[in-house]
Amino acid sequence: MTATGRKITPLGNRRRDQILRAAEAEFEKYGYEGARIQRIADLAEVPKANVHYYFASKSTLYDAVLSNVVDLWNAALAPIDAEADPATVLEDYIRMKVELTRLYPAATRIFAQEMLGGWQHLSEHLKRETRAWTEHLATEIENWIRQGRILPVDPFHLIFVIWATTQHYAESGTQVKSIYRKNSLTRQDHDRLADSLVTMVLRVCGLEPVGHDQRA
Amino acid sequence: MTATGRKITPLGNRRRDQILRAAEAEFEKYGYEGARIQRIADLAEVPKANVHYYFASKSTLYDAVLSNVVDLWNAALAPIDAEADPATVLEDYIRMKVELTRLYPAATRIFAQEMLGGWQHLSEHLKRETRAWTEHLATEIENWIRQGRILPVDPFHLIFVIWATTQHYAESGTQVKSIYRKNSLTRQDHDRLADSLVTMVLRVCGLEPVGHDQRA
DNA sequence: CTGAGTTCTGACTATTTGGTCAGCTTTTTC
DNA sequence: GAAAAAGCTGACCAAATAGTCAGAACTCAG
Repeated sequence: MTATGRKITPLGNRRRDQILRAAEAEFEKYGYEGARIQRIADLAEVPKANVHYYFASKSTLYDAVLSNVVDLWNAALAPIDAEADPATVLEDYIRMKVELTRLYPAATRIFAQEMLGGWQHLSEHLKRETRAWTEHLATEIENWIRQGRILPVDPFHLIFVIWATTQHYAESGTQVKSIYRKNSLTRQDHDRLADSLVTMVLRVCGLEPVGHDQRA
Repeated sequence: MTATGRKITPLGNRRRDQILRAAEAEFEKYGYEGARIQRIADLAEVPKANVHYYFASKSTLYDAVLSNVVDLWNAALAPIDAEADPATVLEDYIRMKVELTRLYPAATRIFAQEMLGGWQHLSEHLKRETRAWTEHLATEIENWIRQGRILPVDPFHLIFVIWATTQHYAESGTQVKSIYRKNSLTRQDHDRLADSLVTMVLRVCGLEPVGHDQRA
């Protein structure tokens, strides 16, 4: 163990971020077990010992990266208005998630890996936070069903469909690009993909898109 | 390197399978990088050197495990009848995949991990095979759309929805069980879950279930 | 300028891990 | 039943890796 119990200076903070960004890229590419401190150091262009100066251990570093990710998620996706139209809520939700995915593809991918791995490396605290947020949305969906505002669906299945479709769009960047025969996706491409996802999810609920054309 | 270039006896084959099964469990739980030959040996109740007697290296062993998985998939999901009703094809497809997931949860999970990891450890041969099979189904879906037999959907998105929903049902066994408040799922529970998935996918295509009740 | 605090790092260690191998035992074959 | 082949394994080894640490180098308030 090193680190902690020291004063933080602007310089120190900058280095910390620099290492954190490199770690994010490394963990994205190789997962927790596959990640190598040495590679993180190389990517951040610092000696390996410097990584350990800021982060006591590999797991501390991973924790820091995952915290960032979960914070992003929670901040952007938290509020659900109980009175609002289901179609609008779902559409906003999906578009926000697609936007996050576009902005933070690495973070998104780490999250997905962690989810598939059964949250093996996520701290209890963050695990609880994530679960609470899922159950809140599930309750909301159940209310909609009870009120006959959407067709009956298993709420957890629906949430997973939403999550999976947006996720897929992040994961298979290569595949998606090859379909559209492009090397990078424009803002317009992203919108078109989001349209497709929204349409699919709404159809599952027996809803029509609100005020947009329903390309799929 | 060891192994290869030796005659296979029934005893040898049994031991091989025994190790392969242990490896499957280990790779499921820890992923490729996290898996430990020693733990595989312990689980199979053989000395570590015995593992290397049958499989030259860790990657050889992983290849063997993944081969099994992909073979299962391809064998069960291969044939698509071009003339058949889309709803029937999709429903059969989903139910078969759910059944495979029920029978081989570990295999399924490894496959998912590998997919999310970008097929980093899959041999070129298996990668090609998987891709070919996906594109075949996509072409079929595109034909249905052109003929107006289903609503327009991005074929790859639809395939991923199918894959994701069935997958989710495999992944989150614990969560699903907690919803239904049971410790193990009966055959009937599985059928009900399959019903839910079929209904969701068919709704995406603007189809109704054929000859079943459409619970969701 | 100075000195106290912070940042940095080369060189090191302890441990883990995949893999090897010589020689033993068991099974098969003729 | 004996020679050949296959199966088996304890004891190794080389490489890789996370983590340590003593002390040099830098920063900046006073």
